[in-house]
Amino acid sequence: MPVITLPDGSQRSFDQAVSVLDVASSIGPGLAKAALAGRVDGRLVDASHVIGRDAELAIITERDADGIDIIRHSTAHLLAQAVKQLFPDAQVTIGPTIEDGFYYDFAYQRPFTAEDLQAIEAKMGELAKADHPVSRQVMPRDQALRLFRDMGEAYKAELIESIPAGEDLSLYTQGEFTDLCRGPHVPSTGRLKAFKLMKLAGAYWRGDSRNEMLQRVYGTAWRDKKELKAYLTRLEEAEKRDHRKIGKAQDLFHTQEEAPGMVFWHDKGWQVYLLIQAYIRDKLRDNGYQEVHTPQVIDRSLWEKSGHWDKFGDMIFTTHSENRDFAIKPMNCPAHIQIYNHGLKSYRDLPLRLAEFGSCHRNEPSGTLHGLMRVRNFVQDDAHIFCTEDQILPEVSDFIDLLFEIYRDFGFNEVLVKLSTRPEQRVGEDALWDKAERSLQEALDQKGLAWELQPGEGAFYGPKIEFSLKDCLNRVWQCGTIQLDFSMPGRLDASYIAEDNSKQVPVMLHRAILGSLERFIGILIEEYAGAMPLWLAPVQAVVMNITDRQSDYVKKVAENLNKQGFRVETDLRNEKIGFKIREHALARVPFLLVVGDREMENETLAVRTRGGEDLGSLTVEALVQRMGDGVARRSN
RNA sequence: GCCACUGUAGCUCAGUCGGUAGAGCAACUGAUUCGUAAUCAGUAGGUCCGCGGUUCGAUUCCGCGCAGUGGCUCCA
Repeated sequence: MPVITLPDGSQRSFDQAVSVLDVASSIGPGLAKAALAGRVDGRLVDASHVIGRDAELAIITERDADGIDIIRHSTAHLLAQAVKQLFPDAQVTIGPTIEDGFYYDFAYQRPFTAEDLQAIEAKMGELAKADHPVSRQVMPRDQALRLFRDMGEAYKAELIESIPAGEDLSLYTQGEFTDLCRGPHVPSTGRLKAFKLMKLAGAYWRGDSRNEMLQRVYGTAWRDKKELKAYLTRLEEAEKRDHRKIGKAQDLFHTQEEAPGMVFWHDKGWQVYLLIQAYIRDKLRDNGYQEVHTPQVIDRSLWEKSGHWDKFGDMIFTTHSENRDFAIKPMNCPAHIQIYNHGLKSYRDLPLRLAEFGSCHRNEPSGTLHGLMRVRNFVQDDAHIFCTEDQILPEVSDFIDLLFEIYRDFGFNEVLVKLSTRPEQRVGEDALWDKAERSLQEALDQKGLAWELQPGEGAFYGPKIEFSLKDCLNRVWQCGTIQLDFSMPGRLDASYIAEDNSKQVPVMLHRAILGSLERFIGILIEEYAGAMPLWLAPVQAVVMNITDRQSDYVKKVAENLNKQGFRVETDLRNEKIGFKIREHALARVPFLLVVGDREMENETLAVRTRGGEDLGSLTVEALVQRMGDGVARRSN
């Protein structure tokens, strides 16, 4: 006779086994109507799930985070049902939920078209309206395997084959459509009220590029139409932040066909680039790094020795001269080892930190290029730390502190941290990997950081930590990283004389904080929607006149501000002040300084921010104070 | 690299069921000197991504290429 404990601690006892829905009904008809599923002793189950023993139960409605997830998952099934009705030859594969939605992969003889997508969405609407009950059925693996084989669902059969024999599987059926699924699902398709198919894409079966390509349909699903609409509006807003759009609108940079994946930086964009570089340069100096500069074109023999030529030859741009092959450098590390190797090193020289803003080229696959985020020519705030094994932990720890200090200065607080550990194929003793992985983990834990473990995702030469930021569409881009390398120093003959006079190979730490400056600037633009913080704004203020009478005064003020280290322009065009204000506000210039007869007389400026805030009349001194403060505090 | 889509004026886009193209903004010229998000009028501006093919005729249809976009794979 089950006693059911609800989340508020209250208990209800029943004479016999009850379903989640029964419990909900006993609480109230409203809840019964709203119930999508249940969580029994922490496990998600269908609303129809029957509880025979004492248990803790939470009724899941669409208000719960799990509820919306179930809605999305069930919508993926609805999509599959619609596709099977419209295209009976299509085979179903997998259809998980993702952030804000879901997708489903199908195998079909031809790609789906935009028209197909419309038809599928319309069919989904019909099926939802028909309110088909969704029922769960459990059967032994082998029986399920036969069932899907008989249905001609080869992919599902393959999935089932990888499940150990003897296990029971659950199947969900709505109308004539049955799919293998762990569940839970909504009780009936009528519960799916707000969804939209978003896009079509190719996706490899089982995520392996050696496999055939499936048709992936992406969709979004919400509790109701209002939420769906809000989501679509959010997407539109996000697209306005696209760094490619803003880069064009604000005349920051451009790309063109003749140099795919490479950036033509215009004056304003380059200003931002140089400001960031100068900032990092100061930080590196303050933190014990030496800045070096190495050649961009280096003979292939060095890359063969380092191992890059064999492993990453496809990605290396090459050039040829006088019977020699050269690589346009894809990375700085081998060159830094050359500097390290110059002169005998003692343990007293370690840690040795060599930094370089080196221009690197990598021939990235064409399909992966993306604005500033993924390019073929980039500059990292790159550095290599040569140290002893014992110095790994303090170096990693200091690096993490520096990284977060810098991210804070740029206004980034949400940083995703991932630790990648030893892959199957690797170099170095396991004892060394143990020590290295422990050092990285310890450093992260010391900071109290939340981090995600990626087992087996480390590089062959060492484990690494990755620090990622998100763009306007929540896509994740790796920016900072610190990677331990037990391989390259040895391959390139780096050594030091230890305390006991023995010759040792140093450990090398590859590390970058911003990562590629190109990518980082792309993220910055999207984060601020083009309104760069004052200290990074390429133009910090525009002084504009109302009539020609004030021209000379405007020029004088601008010159004065420029002399005091601010980036200030004038706008003396014969245009109405509203027109000028609009233009510079849209260009996201932090301060708009208007000069009319009044200001000229009082030797002041009418100050207004790009956000439309009126700061009244300020003297030049007061404005300098204000702007200086903003720059120093890295605010506006 | 793989799948799909897209490529028209400086920008954003419309258009041609095959007869070599249009709007708004920007630019230029003129008028206006106007106090906080678009002053008015006029002018000029295009190898319709490239190369082939079909056709009397291709920006439009077909093929190949290049680039971009969204995914997938990859990202030392």
